[in-house]
Parts: sequence; structure tokens; C-alpha cells
Amino acid sequence: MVTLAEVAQHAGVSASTVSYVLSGKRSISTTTRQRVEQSIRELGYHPNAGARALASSRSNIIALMIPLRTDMYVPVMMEIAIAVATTARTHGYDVLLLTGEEGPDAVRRVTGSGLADAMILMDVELDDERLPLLRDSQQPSVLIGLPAETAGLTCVDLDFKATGALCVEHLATLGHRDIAVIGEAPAVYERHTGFAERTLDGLRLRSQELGIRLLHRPCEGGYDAMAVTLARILDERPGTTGFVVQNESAVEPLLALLRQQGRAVPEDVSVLAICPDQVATQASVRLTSVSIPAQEMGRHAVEQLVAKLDGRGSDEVVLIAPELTVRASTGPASS
Amino acid sequence: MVTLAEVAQHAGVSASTVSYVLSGKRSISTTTRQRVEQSIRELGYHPNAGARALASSRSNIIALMIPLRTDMYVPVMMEIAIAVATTARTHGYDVLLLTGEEGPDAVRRVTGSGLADAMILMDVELDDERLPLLRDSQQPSVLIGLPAETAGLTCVDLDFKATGALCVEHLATLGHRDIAVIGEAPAVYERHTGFAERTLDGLRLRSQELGIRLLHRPCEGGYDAMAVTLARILDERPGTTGFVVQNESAVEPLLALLRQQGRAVPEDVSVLAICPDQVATQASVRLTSVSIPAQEMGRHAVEQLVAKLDGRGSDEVVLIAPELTVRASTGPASS
DNA sequence: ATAGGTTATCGAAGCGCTTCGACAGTTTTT
DNA sequence: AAAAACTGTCGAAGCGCTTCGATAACCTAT
Repeated sequence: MVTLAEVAQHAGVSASTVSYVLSGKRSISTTTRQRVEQSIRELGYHPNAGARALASSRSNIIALMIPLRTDMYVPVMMEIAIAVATTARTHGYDVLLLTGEEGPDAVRRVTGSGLADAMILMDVELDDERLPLLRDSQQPSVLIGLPAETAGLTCVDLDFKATGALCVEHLATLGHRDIAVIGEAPAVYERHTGFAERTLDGLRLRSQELGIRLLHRPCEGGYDAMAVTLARILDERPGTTGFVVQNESAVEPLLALLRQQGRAVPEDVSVLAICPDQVATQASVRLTSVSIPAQEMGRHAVEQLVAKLDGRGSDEVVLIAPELTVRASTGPASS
Repeated sequence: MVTLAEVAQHAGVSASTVSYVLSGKRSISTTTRQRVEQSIRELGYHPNAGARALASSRSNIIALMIPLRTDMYVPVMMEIAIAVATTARTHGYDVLLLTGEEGPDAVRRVTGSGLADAMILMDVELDDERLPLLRDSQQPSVLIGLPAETAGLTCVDLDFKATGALCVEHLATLGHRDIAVIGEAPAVYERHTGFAERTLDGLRLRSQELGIRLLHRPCEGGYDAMAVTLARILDERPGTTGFVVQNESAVEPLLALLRQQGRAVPEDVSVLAICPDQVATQASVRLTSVSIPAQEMGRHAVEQLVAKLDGRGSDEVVLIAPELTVRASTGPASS
């Protein structure tokens, strides 16, 4: 294993000079720099991460806490994680993967041991028990998701309330007066996941303003659950012509069931999904959708964090504006 | 920040004693141990990760390299990643998330810097350019997936060849003589991803042995691509009564198309999927399937790695035996 | 010319931990 | 009763790096 000292010796300079070449924290003459860089290359030198962390009290690692659960759309999580990892790398950071399993203890462990310089938390609940710890710790952190109380925290999320409103507006503009919302699984609402509730708020508020009748039903997803849910909706509101689907695993079942019942999409009923673009374009009908900007969220979170670590940046809530893409699943109301 | 020295002072012992209490590498009297543990608790001490890594040249971190691509079934990746992370924790390791983006450089960086003690590689290609590096480095590693040449490497994977064979056997037993295979996207075969080719080997070999006619068609997945693929298959082999689907995003489209054409599952045609159980049970027909044991693979990989790190264990290839679960999508051949 | 300011480099201290050898005290073996 | 072997603890060295003065060499302005 090659050390800094060996590089220094090989280049005929002192260890500190090599260190300054590496960090750029002091000016170095061009000739010395080149000689050192040459030695580094020849010897195949890689700075030792542990030593560096010890001496500088910076690990250059960002911890990413992902949920254990798989009852919500996993590809979104994955996409965020990948975006976080790649963006972090462009800023010289690596990413430590923590699962929600350890809960608040993980926050303590990572903060206390200096394993990571900062944290990103996904799948934050409205009243998350990890939040007090974050507020107290000196460690910068960013949440992906929005808790009930955001004071002293930095958050990045899609503006789900605006998303809900946007969905209603789109369908209202097309003349739909009766809209049904296929929501996430009941468990998601029970544990007060912010995004689900905020979407609902937006949907309700805007439909009230526009005089739209709105029906919301949680749904486990999958074919059987969707069949039951749909039957109940059509029973209670036979005049329903517009559907907003927030549970991605209910999308395809819904389309299949509608087809089966002889209801054409978009001629008889319109279906609007809140989902990643990939799902919208791969479905059996090309879906009009509000996309979930997973990549953008991951990237944003890292950039906020890096700004904080550099002493720039401050606590703020970044809500990404929703974008609706019209495809082939929505059209004018039929009746 | 609390240090070892402060704990030592608080407990009235030397620093090395505290260290030995923590590591258990030398015997400590019960009274001393308890006093030290008490101090640790009272002061809220957490060992500094960097210092520990430097002094012991062990970071207690396992690097996990996941593919950047999203053309293959992402939930499986995610499930493996989560299994790796949680299993690693039970052995005292954390997980560093690397994306394939950096390629072989990531291997050099992590190996060289001592950032991680060991590596797990996912989505290994048959002739992966990271493999020579792994063979040379002293760092223990485990592959999830099977490259062309496994000498000097430890691999964990589902036995996809046996999986292919098992699929054919199941359909053959039910009397099917003409089987079509809906494969992964063409790109997956082009980059010689081992599992896709090995599945095909198994399918071909066993159908030859059993005198089954087999047709294999790659498929991008999604509704439109599946429609084209299905039309071509039924055109070339109108007598096809059994389908084996390896591309999860083609499953639901296939079922919808068959339904649309008035072919009942399983009465007229049988559909057998190679996919995670979750997909099989959530589909519009409960699918007979060979499950992809993502969790088991992740767990296994970590355990192999930990064994190596402890000086136990050796290079070996672990192929997990496939398990076929009969559900409602396969039945006796109709003709 | 000389004081003051830069620029480029070095030496040394120290980050918080592990680990090795030493040693006193106790137990076992012969 | 002496020799050999443990046990439990300590002190000190050192892991590989960063960073803080210090210092010498070189520029400017007066």
C-alpha cells in the first residue's frame, strides 16, 4: 500500500506539500505540482480514507436512509437512490446505504461515529421519530418528503398538493364532474405518510373550488383489490367519468377492469395517473400523468446537502412543481 | 464529542483497557468491564469510525455496486440491496452504495483507499471488465450473478439453467409440446448478461431432451412490444400452448393480449413466469412461477463475504436451486 | 535600499483509535 | 518450593493524513 510519505519521498518534497497538492488549500508552484502528480500516478497512490477522515474530521460520505417497506412504489425509491449516489460522486462524496430498520438508532450511530458527514432521509412520516435527533445534531441533513413540522429542517419533495390540484383541474377542464381517486394502500394513510395526505388535500380543495364531486378510496393494489374497490366506487357513484390513480400497482388492474366492463379509455372514462413516466408510457394505454421526478429529487437533495456542508445554503423547503403530460388516457367527458 | 480517552478517565482505567472492553480481544475482569460499560453509557460514547479504520485497517464497510441501468427488473435489485444492507448490519458492517457508472475505476478507488473491506458486485456481465481487478486485489469480493470464468471468484446466483429446465419440465408434464419463451430485452442478450443466456441454455437443453419445440423471442416489455412479439410467435407457431416469460414487464401485457384474443389462461394456454413472488401473486392471473430469491441472494452474498473477512470461507460458486410454485396460470395442454 | 507583503515549502503536532510488549499478581504444574 | 503459565492491566508506539505556524525566497511600493 502506497502512502503519502512515499509519494513525498518519490517526488522529493515534504508530506505536507503532497497533501496541499491534493487538497489545493495552499498554492503550489506549477513545477512542484506536476512532479507530485507524476509520482502519484507512477506509484498508483490512493489516499487512505480512514486517515483522511481522522485528520480532517470529514468522511466525505453521505448517509442515505431508505425505507424497508416495499408497499410503495419501489422503482421510485431506487431511482432516487441512484440519483443520490451519482450526484454525490460528482461532488466527491460516497453514499452509505442505511435501511429504516435500525430507526432512530441509525441516526445516532452515524452521527456519533462520524461515519458520515451528512444524511438524507427518504420516506419521512408526518411525525417522524428521527426528526428531533436531526434537529439537535450538528449534522446537516435533507429530507426527501415533507413532515408536519419543517422548522429547522431542509426538505425536498414534489409539490403533492399542487399535484392533486392539477389533476382535478385537468379533468374539470375536460368536463368531468364526478371524479374518483384510487389512493395508496390503507396502511400508507395510517402511518401518515405526508405525500399521500397532501395529494388528497390538493385534490379535495381544488374540487371543492371547482364544484367537482370527489370520491377517495385507498387501494392495496393488485387485481383483486382493485376489482373490489372499483365495484364499490361505481356502485356509490355510477356517474364517475374520471379516475385519478396514485397507487402505481393499481394502474394496470384498473385499465384491465375498465376494458372488461366495456368502458373505453378515454372515450367513456378518463384515467389520470400520478406515477413515473416509465409506468405511464409502458401501460396498456399511454397514460396522461403527473410524473414523479425521482431523479430530480435525488439530485436536489444532494445539492442542498453539499451546499450546507460547504457552509452555503440554509434550511428551506423545496417543492418541485408538478408537470402534467397529456397522453392517451384522458379526454372530454362523455355524458 | 466523546473520545476513548475521556471514557477511560471517567472509568479510572487506561485507554487500552477501554479498547479491549470494546473489542473483546483480551480478557477483562467483570468489575472493570462493567465500570467501563457504565461510563460508555453515561457519556454517550461512540467510537470514531475514521480513527478505528486507521488504526485497525478495517473500515467495517462493504461496498455494493449496483447497475445504473433500469432496463431490468428494478424491484429485484432493490430487494437484494436491502437484504445486503440489513444482513451486513447484523454482522457489524455498513454498506457503501456504488453505481456502475464509475465502472472499474470505482473498484480501484474503493480498494485503494481502504474505504471498504470487501465488495459485492451485482449485474455481472459474462465478461466483465471489473473481474481482473477483483482477482488481483487482495480484497474479498462476491458476485451476484455468474460470469463466464469463475476461477478465483465467489459467486452467488439463482441456478438459471436449472430454472429453464424446470420450466420446460413443468409444461411438458402438463402435455405442452410447443413452447414459446418471452425473453428479456434484446439489449440484455447483446451485453451477454449471464442469467438470460443460462436460462435459455436450460430451456433449450431440456426441451431437446424431452422433444419439445421451443421458440425464443426477446421482448422489450410494455404493451406495444409485447403485441408485436406475440403476433409473430403465433404466426410462426400457431400451435403454441405454453409460454415462459422472463421479462417481468411483459407479463401483464401478455395476459391482457391473450385475454383480448379470447385465449383463456390456463384453459387454452399456459403462462409460466420467472419473476419475484410479488409479481406472480399481484398479476391479473395468479401466476405459476419460478421465483427469484432476491433476499436469499443478498443474504448469502453477505454471509460469504463475512466468512472470507473472518478468514473462513473460500472461493466457490453457490447456485440456489429454483423453486416452482404452481398457481392458476398453468394447466393441461388443451389440444 | 528597506519595510511590508506574497508565494512556496517544510517540520511537527495531533486526530482517536488499536495493538504489542511489559509487568505485577495469581494460579497451576512439577 | 521453585518453575511455568495465565490473567488483567498499563504505557507507548504508530496507523496515514491534515493543518498550523515558521521560514526562506522573492516581489512590490516607498
